[in-house]
Amino acid sequence: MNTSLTIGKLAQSSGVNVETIRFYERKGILEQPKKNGSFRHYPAEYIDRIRFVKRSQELGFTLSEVKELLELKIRNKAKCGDVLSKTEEKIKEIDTKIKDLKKMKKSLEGLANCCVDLNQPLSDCPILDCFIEGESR
Amino acid sequence: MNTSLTIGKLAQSSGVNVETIRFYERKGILEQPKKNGSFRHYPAEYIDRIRFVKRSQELGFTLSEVKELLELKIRNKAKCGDVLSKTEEKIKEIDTKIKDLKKMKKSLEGLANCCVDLNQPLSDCPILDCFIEGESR
DNA sequence: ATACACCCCGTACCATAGTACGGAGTCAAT
DNA sequence: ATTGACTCCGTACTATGGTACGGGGTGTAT
Repeated sequence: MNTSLTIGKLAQSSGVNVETIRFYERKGILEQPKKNGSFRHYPAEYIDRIRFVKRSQELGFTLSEVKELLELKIRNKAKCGDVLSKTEEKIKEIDTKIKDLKKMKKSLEGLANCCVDLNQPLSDCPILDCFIEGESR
Repeated sequence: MNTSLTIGKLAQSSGVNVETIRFYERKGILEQPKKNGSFRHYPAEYIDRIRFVKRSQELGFTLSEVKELLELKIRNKAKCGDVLSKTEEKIKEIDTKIKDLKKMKKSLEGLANCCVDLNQPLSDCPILDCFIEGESR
């Protein structure tokens, strides 16, 4: 008897919900496995596939991007460089996000520095003036 | 006749869809303006408000966070210090986001560095191996 | 006064990423 | 042979952030 997992065991082993696995199957992210009668039976490598999905998500890939990566991985038609360029694309996106957040942080810090008197009523709050100036840039 | 905008003009001026403005109103992100009969009439400063929303979103703030920020700005019941602490809270959140993104970036760069030969067939692609190593952490 | 553009509202729909539910079928042990 | 746990499936629901639609009202210009 070769090791194969029911959906429940697979879910448990890979740390996701049963429904999530069915969801991934519907989305084409996991291909449907052989069935014994009406029950799905997964080879053990599906555990790594699901972890791959989760890990990729942690790295900022969307499910459809993960799907692409898995397709590259499973179907052997792509070159390594294809994976690399996808990865570099993501790095660029992250850089942009970091840059934007730093800009926002600076704005907010500028705002915070406007404050000279904590107990000032808000109607006289200089922070708000800074905010409005910041807006119409 | 004071300058006031219909929803269509406001949408056009601020670069969003009319439906988006109505959506923001439903969500409490924009307060409903005075109506002339049954038509909304917006003072010009709503243009800046919407731009503020859009800018904040670009920087990774959710709409409910944006709502908080706008509430600081618009509602006059808080003290200046309250505004300051909200602002500092946001700065901390931004720092966390930046930290997480940097972590993500590092992982991806580690991944990218696995690649030694762009034309390697994918069966030998070390990036994907790195993915999998990352998985079983 | 009639056309045409714009506005009203509620509701439905889109994508993303799942989670929950309910009725039916199945499997394994007692 | 019956219970209990597990699985099946489709569908509905969550949250986020909108977009689209349709039937009706309004406002202005000719």
